[in-house]
Amino acid sequence: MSMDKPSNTAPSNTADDILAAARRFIVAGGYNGFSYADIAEVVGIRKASIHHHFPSKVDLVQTLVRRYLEDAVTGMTELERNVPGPPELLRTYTGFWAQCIEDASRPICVCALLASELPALPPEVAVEVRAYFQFLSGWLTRVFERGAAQGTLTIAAAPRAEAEAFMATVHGAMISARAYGDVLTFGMILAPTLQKLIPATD
Amino acid sequence: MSMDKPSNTAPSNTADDILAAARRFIVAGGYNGFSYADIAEVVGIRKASIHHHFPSKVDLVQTLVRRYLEDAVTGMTELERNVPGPPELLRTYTGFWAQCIEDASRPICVCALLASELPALPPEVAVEVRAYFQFLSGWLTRVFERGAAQGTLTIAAAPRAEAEAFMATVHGAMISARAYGDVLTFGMILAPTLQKLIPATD
DNA sequence: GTCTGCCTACCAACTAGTAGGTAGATTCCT
DNA sequence: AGGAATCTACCTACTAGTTGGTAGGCAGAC
Repeated sequence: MSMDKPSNTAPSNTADDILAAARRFIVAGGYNGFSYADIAEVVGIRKASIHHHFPSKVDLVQTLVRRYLEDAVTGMTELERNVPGPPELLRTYTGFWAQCIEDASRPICVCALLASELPALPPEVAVEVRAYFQFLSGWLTRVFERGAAQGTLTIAAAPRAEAEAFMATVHGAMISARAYGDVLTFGMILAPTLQKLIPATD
Repeated sequence: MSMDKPSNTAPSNTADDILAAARRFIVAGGYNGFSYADIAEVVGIRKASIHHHFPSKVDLVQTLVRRYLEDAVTGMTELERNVPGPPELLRTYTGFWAQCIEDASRPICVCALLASELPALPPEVAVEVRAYFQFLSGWLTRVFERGAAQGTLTIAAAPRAEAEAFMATVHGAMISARAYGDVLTFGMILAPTLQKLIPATD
């Protein structure tokens, strides 16, 4: 098989393979839940070679979270271009995670997990996690502001508070789905939450 | 100062000291975020002596979570005896956690944190975490059922779904408070959530 | 000919856990 | 009551394996 061009979805770049493996491990057990040896084994490389790409574990996780945020920024921007209505934005966002949880590809948000063990994280990683929360909260706040102004979302409190509550529910639902080991729990939790926010249209 | 009798709140029992230290460490960084050496240092005991009380780390965390659940069961039972109204029960429950987060004594629920890293936990611990979620979800479901029947809680979906959503919001709010490093975030999130559930009385 | 990407071979520190001993309190037997 | 056996709670000293990280070499590409 030719290697002329790498697949446009799964990169054959080793650094990206390391990042992908690290993400899977972090999603499973957090910052202290994996080692360079674990990554080396799944990537098919020697432990020392990881240090060539990421000098330290802090470097690795820092760039991982930074890229995670970048992907979220571009993803949300693109989402807003394709799906402009606030109710549809919220539905698409939660639907994305429902899908991730159901097919077990990304059963929880990397930053939600890292935030839960934030005091034990290296400060360089902690600051990136905080940046993710600030971005997501800001994005959701703008969605709620727009929805409230248009009357397409029914909110009782300030957009900022509603956005924070919504984000908290999504993150908590990921944890509950994990605790119960039931992929449908996430959808069960988000359904009434969305229903309260979106005025009846049927 | 006399040491004639130990304080009736803080037991001088070594096993309990170990459990208390372990809880603080787990709350900070999860199951893999601490070692026997860490506990030994803060308890003022040698590392090997911990094995006398808890043969393995699994034993330690297992009894820790089991006792955590027991305390929750008795706490909720007592709460229901003193505070019978569903709205007040929810307010007291969230108020308890708001207090814990503000005084930094228990900045997050042990089981919410452990659930987030559930796939990496020893199965003996995972089963205890699941039991906690099942109890809390069951208790909240009964509160919502009663509130709906009395008309003291305004719920749109099934009591079970509302209870799960409420629990998820509480757990997510703990994580957000941690991410922002702001103790008031928890209260900001729970205020609109409670407001939607509790009919206006003013 | 130097740069990239990977290797082998290390290292010191740390991990949970074990072996075996000791001082003091408790219990059991006569 | 007094001695023996046992139990509790801790200790020192150790183990095998793992942790993140380093030093230095080597093959191939630009």
